[in-house]
Amino acid sequence: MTPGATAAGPDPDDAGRPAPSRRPGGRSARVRARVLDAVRAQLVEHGYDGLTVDAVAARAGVHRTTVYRRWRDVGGLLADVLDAAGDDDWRPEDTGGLESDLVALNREVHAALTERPSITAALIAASFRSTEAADALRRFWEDRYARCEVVVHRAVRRGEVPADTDARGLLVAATAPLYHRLVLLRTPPDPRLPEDAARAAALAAAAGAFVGP
Amino acid sequence: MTPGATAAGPDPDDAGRPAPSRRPGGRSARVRARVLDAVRAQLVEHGYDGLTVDAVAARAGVHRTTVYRRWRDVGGLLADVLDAAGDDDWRPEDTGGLESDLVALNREVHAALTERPSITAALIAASFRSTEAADALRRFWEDRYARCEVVVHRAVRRGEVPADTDARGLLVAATAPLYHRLVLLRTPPDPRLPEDAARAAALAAAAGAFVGP
DNA sequence: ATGGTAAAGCAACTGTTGTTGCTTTAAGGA
DNA sequence: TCCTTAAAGCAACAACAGTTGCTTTACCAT
Repeated sequence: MTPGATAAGPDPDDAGRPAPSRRPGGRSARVRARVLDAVRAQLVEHGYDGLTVDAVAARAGVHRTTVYRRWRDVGGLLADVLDAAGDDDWRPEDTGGLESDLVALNREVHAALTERPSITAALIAASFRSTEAADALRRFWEDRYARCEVVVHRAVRRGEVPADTDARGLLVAATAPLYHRLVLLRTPPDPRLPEDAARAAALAAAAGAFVGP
Repeated sequence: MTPGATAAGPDPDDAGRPAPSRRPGGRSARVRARVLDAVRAQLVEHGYDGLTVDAVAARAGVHRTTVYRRWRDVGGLLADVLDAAGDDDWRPEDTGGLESDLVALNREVHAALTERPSITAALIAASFRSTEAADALRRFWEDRYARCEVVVHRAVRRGEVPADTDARGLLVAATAPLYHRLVLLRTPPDPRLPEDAARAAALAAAAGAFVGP
């Protein structure tokens, strides 16, 4: 549910992540893999401020101009990392109940946003500097929220919420407080935040808060 | 409820905003007023990307070094703007009901986040580049949410929600979806978003979602 | 094997951002 | 009115981000 998680899905153009010796694909694919690795590593070690094109190029053992030409700037690099992160087989956990499903979801989000340093937080920050990164992040989240809608469909099937519940609205209501507090408000992390937000959203949904007017 | 609103409160050190001819205070106060004016104007006209120290200095008719020395960087400038914006007498509207109070609140937030260009959005973006701006924004929001708690107290008094309702939790739940959708997810603005989010939060609160475990 | 082509490497240049030592200005108190 | 002092102005500099024209490399298909 978060772009920080290391993707491992197959990508014909890309090359997995840490292959012992030989990577498939031509020189371009090798360079791309090395550069994206460097971006992630640099981000983890020095945060967003330490993420310059020069640093990434040096770390990847690649020339500056190569990076400038293929990715244009830091935002382009992060957009590529983001797109690569979306190529996985992530699915929301099925715990058997709406509230607990949402709690599981929120725990993932909470963990991704509170780890130090947080790749997720760095990518969000980057989305404010680069429209490319912003677009990539929007695509990523669109995809993730779409995958999460099954959680609501299951709840409908179980009769926990009305049949015409707006899945997206419910999911956003459940997760938004985490992002708001941790990313925007920057309040100290509260370990029971995931549970609280999930419970409130589940209660509101059961009360019919997410059906049309 | 948003830093974009032009502050008009008194500040002994500062000088209001648009005084016809003569401003009180010495040269420093005059320079500060001119520079902060320039920041706001530049932000409105050219967005965050056009907000460079040089542009602000030129616009304010002040030397680059003066700005660098007093504010250090763009983040410092915005932090000062933010602090000045907090010095007003804003209070949440009293509409007579919890849900409608929250709707009124959300309409303000929605308007501030969707206007083009949005000073609020620019300040949020800036908070990711500068810890100074981030701190100022946190202070600003802490203050605003504190002022909003009266909305919940009134609802408690009316018996709309349980007495031990967590005011902050409810307020965050009501407003977070707006910030999440408009700032982070960047979904196209939906005019009924304020109502929907307010309704969901009010329903959840009435169902006791924001009382301790 | 070998030649065409796309991508990587290289070096030199431009423009912006931020810094520093010093000079000048003006507000405010004696 | 003059003198002190803090802050603004100035110019020159350093560091760095990003660009461009050209050369070299290596993948791949013939």
